[in-house]
Amino acid sequence: MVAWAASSALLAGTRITLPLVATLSEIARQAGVSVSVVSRVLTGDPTLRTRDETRHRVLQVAKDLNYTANYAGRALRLARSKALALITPGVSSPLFDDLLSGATDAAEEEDYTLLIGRSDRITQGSDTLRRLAGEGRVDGFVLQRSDDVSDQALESLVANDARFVLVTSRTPGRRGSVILDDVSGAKLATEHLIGLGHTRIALVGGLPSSDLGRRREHGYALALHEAGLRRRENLVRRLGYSPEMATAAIESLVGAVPRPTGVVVANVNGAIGALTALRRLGVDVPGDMSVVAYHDEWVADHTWPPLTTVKMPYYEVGAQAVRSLVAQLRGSRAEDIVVHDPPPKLVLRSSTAPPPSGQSA
Amino acid sequence: MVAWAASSALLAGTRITLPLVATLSEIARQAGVSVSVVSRVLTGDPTLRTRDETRHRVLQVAKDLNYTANYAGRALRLARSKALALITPGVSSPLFDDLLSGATDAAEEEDYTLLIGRSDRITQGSDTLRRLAGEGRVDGFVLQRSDDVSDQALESLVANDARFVLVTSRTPGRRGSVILDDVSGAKLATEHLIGLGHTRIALVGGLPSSDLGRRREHGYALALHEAGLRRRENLVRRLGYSPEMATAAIESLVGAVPRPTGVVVANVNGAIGALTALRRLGVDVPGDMSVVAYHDEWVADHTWPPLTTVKMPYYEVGAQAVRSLVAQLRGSRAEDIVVHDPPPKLVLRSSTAPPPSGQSA
DNA sequence: TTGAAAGCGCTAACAG
DNA sequence: CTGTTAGCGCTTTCAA
Repeated sequence: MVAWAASSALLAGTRITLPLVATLSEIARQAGVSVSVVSRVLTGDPTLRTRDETRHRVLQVAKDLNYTANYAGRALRLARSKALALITPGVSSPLFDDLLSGATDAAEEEDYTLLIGRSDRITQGSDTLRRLAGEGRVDGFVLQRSDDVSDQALESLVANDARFVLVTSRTPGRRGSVILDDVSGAKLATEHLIGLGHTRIALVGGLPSSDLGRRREHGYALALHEAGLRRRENLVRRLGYSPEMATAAIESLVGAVPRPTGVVVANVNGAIGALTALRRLGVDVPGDMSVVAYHDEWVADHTWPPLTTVKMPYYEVGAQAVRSLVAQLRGSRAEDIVVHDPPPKLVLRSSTAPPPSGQSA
Repeated sequence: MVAWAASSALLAGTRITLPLVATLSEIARQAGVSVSVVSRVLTGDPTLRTRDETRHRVLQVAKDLNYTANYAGRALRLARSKALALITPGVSSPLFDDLLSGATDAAEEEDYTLLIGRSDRITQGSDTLRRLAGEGRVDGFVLQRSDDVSDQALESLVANDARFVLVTSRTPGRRGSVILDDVSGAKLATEHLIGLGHTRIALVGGLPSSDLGRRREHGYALALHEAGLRRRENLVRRLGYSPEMATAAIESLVGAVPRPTGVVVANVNGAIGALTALRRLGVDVPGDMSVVAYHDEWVADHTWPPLTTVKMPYYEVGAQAVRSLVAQLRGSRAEDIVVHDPPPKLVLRSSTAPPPSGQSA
């Protein structure tokens, strides 16, 4: 508080003032010691042998002046910023909120500052990433690719650069990622429908170019296989995760013969679009068709009908990602991590039910 | 690309490599000039008189080495980071997405880097803001208060500190804010219902402690007044903006006698909760009751029925806020700005209709 | 147990 | 037209 009081006289005409900041040398002066002692006391240098008396004096003065280390000075000296950036295609999803919380908490533990950037700005505006890093503003990146960037594009960006950890998606040629257990999650969603007696189960999936979409599709196929059900290619759509894409997928799916009685949508937002499309087409949910979504978020409680979902551990993905990144920056070998804990969890609401009578296997 | 090639030999055992960065003096060496010339060429110093030939040589070398200025050095020298932080209660809303886009674009224009922070982390975790600024990581803040922090708490945090601009909300004792034209927006929403013939119109508002809630309520009252309609206190609820609060508000509103035929909800998320509550109570929307929401977002297309909303210029608020902040940092007097352009816009969907027959005025 | 000093990369005042 | 130099705040080696 004290250090933030200000010299408002300098800014006549403005009631608004600017802050004062304490420096090491100011502390040194007031404590009657040298800057190097102050530095070592404040950074807790274990090799420092000092009288308790001086140590306390330094700490006291620092506290009185409300000292915070200037990061430009420190970063310049140490050649690292102690900041990380989380780059994401879209910030505006509750899913991202979880990821962000995990990343923020882990960053705090590791004593890093976390910035957030958006990948739409980044792939467009050429080299924002390189600028951020080149400027030394951040030491590394947690990168959530958007679904429409190709593996090649991603790899050329990320290369074999230790400062990147990929999140939710990975790319064949490169280590350093943390992802969800997509196959278990999608399998759980599919098994839920199977358990209700459905046999003709459709999949509204992501783009086939994405590893993430492929894993979810694999979970779906696995569940069908283990239940001894036939996987029909004409019940699978791979258009992407947006509500609009799901709408299109549903429209074509409703015309399939025989019509599916249940559909797993590989993303909540898509499922919301699916619900809208089905309502418009006069298909009752869950009477005529059951819908289960991969991912959970609060709107699922407010759709009509409320959406049954599979909740995935996004928080942990965020946390693991920054821990993994920090480890990489320290020189550890890059890892590819799948988050299994907590496991996918079915959140039962009202969009799923047994198939219409006479339609079960 | 070249400068990012790396000395992978240093990291035996790891395929992943670290980058190399060019410095001014390296450029100077290769171009055969002094660092100061390089610096002045690259920063575009207008007072610099130099031969075109040397200028081009410098630029060429800089390009070859893929030079980006190290911000630690620059920040240390200039005593400012050229970074701004946008602090928000919740990142996971499409509304915030717009605000963020505006802020990002404006920051880019002003040549600032924009960080995002979350205010829940901040009010809890004591002095994250002060740390960010004290460390010199950012020069200023765009601060979106959460609805539950009091004016006093806010003022004590922000004091008369030129490095803050408040956004969407303001506080009596302090200049430096940019807000929406809440009264026009809420008025427009209310007028829409009036135009349809409604006379008993309820308001599901925000907390009465917030200036923002009061402005929206004022717009509502104004519309009623201008239409010569009585404003009934028993049709106003002030619980907050979450779906849960709106649900509670709706439940008590449905019991009011005479029951309102229309309701304006001062926030989309609340309106989504309201729709759910009305459905559960067996009140048909819009047959028995019309619902119009303040703010627009994509889910409004996917609720049942699709939600009529008033779209507000959030992008511009974000953009104005950073421009205003940058001006303040340059020493301009703090301003209080209301964004009038573009004006609030009614987005007609299906949650509003004339009141049930015989219920009109 | 403490201090002096160098240097991280940059800008800007001043000197040639 | 271009170079020299000081110094921003910090950490760290070396010397005392």
